Amino acid sequence: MPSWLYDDAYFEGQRVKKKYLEAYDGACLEDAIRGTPVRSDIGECYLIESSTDFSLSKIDRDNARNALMSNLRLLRGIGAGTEQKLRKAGYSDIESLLGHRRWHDEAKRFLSIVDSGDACRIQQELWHWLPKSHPLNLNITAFTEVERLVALDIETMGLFSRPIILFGAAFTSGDKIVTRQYLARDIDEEAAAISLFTALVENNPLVSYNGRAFDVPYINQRRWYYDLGGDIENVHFDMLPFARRFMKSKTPDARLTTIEKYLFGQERLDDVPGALVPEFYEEYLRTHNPGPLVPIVEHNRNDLVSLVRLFSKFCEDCNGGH
DNA sequence: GGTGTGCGGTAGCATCTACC
DNA sequence: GGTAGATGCTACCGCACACC
Repeated sequence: MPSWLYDDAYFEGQRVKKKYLEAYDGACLEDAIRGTPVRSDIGECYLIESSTDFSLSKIDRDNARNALMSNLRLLRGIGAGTEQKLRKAGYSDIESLLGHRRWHDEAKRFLSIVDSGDACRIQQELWHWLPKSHPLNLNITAFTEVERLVALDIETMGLFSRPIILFGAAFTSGDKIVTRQYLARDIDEEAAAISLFTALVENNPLVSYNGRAFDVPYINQRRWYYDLGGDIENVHFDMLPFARRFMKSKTPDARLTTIEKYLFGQERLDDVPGALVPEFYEEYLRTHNPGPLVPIVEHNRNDLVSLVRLFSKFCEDCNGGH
């Protein structure tokens, strides 16, 4: 038993594993998980697709621009005290500072960045002056094509330099969340899965949960391992800092399943604790019983859908002026 | 021009927590 | 279990401004 896992989570995991091993005894993978083999130029893996009804909330671009412009502290040299003085003197937004002797240049520079519409540049600028958890950061989504936004989540054999066994991506299409999961049915299929997954997310804005610190660097590291070329460096909205800030006054526990339960009232049945994913997968490799893969795929799909819903919820709050 | 004050920026540190 | 990043705190530096 892993020492960093609570007893009850471990024993619940064992119960789930046993249940699925029994349920799928003698079954083949195709019976347990509906999907299709897909090929890239370096091999094959298994693709699982599904969809859920959902309508995504978006932030209006004019509203987003106004929200950014109304925060004088986004200019270098303006802190709480200066902001207060400027407001008293009648400077209500950054555009009005174009007429200010001292702040004209900084205001002009900031305006040119926002009006370039380049989400990457705007994000870098905001990260310089605001904590990454600041809700104002979400306004940058208005400068991206929300239809191209991809939520991502991976399942791995450990926390560092171990194979990735499942790559999950979710995007919206009309009034649906579409999930696409690339499963490595064997470690040998990891490279093909990476290649197909990165082709899907390439150049799209990303949404993740702790993905800036975990998923993306991990994928990049595996890409280098297989000599598959450069890093994924897309515009990236990591929901973890926003969730931490949101949950701060309620509980220090900011795991995705906790916030999902809090916001959407959903309790997951037969979920795999993340720390047991490697054990479940090894059980599948050892026995060829696809049962343990079923809750892994389901856990990943739930995470993806939750991520999109969480993103949408926070955008909705932004529109409401929070 | 010299000096003092206030404010903003930054660096360093400890602690915590998410991911599998 | 390793790693990266956020947060909160403190201390210090540098700049702008007001005053003499």
